[in-house]
Amino acid sequence: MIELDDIDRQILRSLARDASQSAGALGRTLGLSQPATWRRIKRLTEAGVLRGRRVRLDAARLGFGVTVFLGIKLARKGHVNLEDFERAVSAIPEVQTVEHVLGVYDYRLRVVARDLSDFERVLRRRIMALPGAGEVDANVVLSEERRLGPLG
Amino acid sequence: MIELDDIDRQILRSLARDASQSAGALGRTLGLSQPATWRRIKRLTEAGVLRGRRVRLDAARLGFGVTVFLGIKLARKGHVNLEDFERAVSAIPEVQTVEHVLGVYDYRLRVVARDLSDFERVLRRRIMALPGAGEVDANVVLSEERRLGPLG
DNA sequence: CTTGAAAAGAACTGCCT
DNA sequence: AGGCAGTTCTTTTCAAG
Repeated sequence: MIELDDIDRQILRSLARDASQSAGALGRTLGLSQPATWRRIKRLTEAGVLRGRRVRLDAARLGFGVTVFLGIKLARKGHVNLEDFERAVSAIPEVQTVEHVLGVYDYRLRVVARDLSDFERVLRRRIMALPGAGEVDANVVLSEERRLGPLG
Repeated sequence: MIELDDIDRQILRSLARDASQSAGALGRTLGLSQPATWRRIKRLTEAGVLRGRRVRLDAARLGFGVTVFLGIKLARKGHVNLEDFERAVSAIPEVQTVEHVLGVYDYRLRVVARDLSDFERVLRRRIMALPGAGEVDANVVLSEERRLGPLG
């Protein structure tokens, strides 16, 4: 783990909100010069704390109006190959995230679909057909608020 | 909704993977010139499909080794003010996402903590103290794979 | 759509406190 | 560590085909 001071934390916070700002502009808000800010960002990147920049896509504007959280219990526990299951899940294009979890369910999936009938197709023909899939629980997302976590 | 052609989709896919690449470099991989690529990115941004750039932070390297998914049922449904609940949830720094969902649970939270005993503190003193919080279900994340969704 | 070019700005480097 | 000055590269905006 890397040692972070207060300024590093402010940089991470700010970049988590908006990574399109320049090192110079960011530094100005912190009372730091452009090279000093840039060197800190480079150090945080090399330490692995900053892991790449990504654009956020608006799923709704792309025609994917439905987001669903699925909890999946594996059937015949102990006889199911987790790698097989994960490989099969990853091959479903509508799946955005796959999380192996501990608790009532074994996996949590975030799935997007164009609408509810499209989701039904994904659920019946893709999810239920997964090797080892047992009980499935679904939560349709009504609204979502993304925060930044303990650093935000 | 905006009309997207194949090249637009490739641009979105590529930027969702890595937003740090320049318009020129991206265009080269697609057989497009720098200005053409840049105009498409601008158009996608103005259409609201591209919603800002963000850095990904490595929670583990920042000292947050535990990620937990919570499902929360509201007690005394109908008597609970959703806005009050959401405001209180958003004030908990360890909460990364708040999703209002339809299904067995009313809300799904993604929570990070330094370790399990830190998570217990958050659960007991923060989550259980939420106004209207009833039954709580927890899934500790073992491993996570983020995909890009139907466009990736 | 393309190429070419120009101006502005951001990224990066080396040196100095 | 930080700042300053300079170089290189990208971004952004043209004009013209």
